[in-house]
Amino acid sequence: MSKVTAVKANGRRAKKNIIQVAREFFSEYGYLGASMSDLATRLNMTKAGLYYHFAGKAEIFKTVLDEAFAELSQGLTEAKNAKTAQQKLENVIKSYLQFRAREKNLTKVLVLKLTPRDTKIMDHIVELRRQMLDLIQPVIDEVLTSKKINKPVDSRTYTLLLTGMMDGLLLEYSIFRQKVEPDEIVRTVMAAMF
Amino acid sequence: MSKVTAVKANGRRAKKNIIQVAREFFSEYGYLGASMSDLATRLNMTKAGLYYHFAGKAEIFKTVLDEAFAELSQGLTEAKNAKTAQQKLENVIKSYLQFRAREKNLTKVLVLKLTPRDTKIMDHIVELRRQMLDLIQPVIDEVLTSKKINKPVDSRTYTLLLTGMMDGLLLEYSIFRQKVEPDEIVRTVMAAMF
DNA sequence: TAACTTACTTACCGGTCGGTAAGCTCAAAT
DNA sequence: ATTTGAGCTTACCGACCGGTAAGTAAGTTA
Repeated sequence: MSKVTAVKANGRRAKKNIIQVAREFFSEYGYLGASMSDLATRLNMTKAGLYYHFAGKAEIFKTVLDEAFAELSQGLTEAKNAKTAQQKLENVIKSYLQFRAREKNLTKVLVLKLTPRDTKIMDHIVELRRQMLDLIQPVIDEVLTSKKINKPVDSRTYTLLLTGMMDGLLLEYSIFRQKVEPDEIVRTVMAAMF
Repeated sequence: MSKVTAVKANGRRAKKNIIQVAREFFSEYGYLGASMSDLATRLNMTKAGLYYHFAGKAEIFKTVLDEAFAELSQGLTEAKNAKTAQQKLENVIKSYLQFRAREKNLTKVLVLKLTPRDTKIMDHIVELRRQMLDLIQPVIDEVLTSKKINKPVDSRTYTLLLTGMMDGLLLEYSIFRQKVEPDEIVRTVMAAMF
């Protein structure tokens, strides 16, 4: 019987490849929904092979998470290069929406019961989320002062409202299987909130 | 060895009790996060005992879901008894917030990979959610026309924005472990959106 | 008192999970 | 030509999942 001899990958490439596929997989199914054996199958290897490259599921997930959030941070930072405050905000919203639409279920671990070991992951997500809000808030601030909008809501809460709104909207879209069009949502959100 | 002889419960009472405890349990951990044996333990009985009263996990969950949504519907309908359009909306928002704050993870099945059998549950949740939106939308409509707000956003989208905003806000609150105060959130949301 | 029903418990099933130990293969270094 | 070690695979482990068959104790009826 002929054996299927998989092409042996270079170490770094293999790791990179695992992270790339894992990212799509976790984004689609969430942390608990994505199993190690399914991930291995997607990579045309066995589960044990994954454990050669990574210490465990949590490590793979953390790597994916850090990579994804680094990209989001970069996107948000670049968005701030626009001229007007309003333009900055629109770019920020668009950047955030694109990120969330792509990495749908990456941070949805929070919803679930976790084993004590996995609560570390939750803490990590909370921290990343906090950093993200810190990046967005100044832009909100700038728009509110430049537009002289005087609402009885502080800018941190306003940031929470904005991100919450976008997350909620994306959830609704995914529930009702509607296609997400960032440009349209940006207009909608801006019209409703500013 | 002395055996612990549990007090035998009356049939209807037992069922009611199961649903009540299951509701808290599912709300806390979500559908997949709440296991049958854990539920049984909470009820001081064994897993098999549950299967005497219900055909399976999905049936218990569906019963819980229908009961919870029936209460929400009633709350939303009662909210519409207020005099002004604005008052109606505030009541609707408050009613929705209280429901979501209490039944945190009841509808969070959506996020997860489900076995083909369990997709029925998802469809059921989607349908209940649609009904809920249908209850809220007319109130939004009334406020928008009464306040003569002319935003380039149709009222269905506006409803999605509102519920999304509230869901997102509640998520943020739960992440950062802040206490939810409906009255305050109502003011915040109204100020931001209307 | 005997027969029957209700409301369970005990003990198991097959399946999936994350994780691991030990062995195999093949390319590069010696 | 031989050795070495990176990069896997095979075969397993214990824990937990939803679900079930069979037995049993207590209450109800005849």
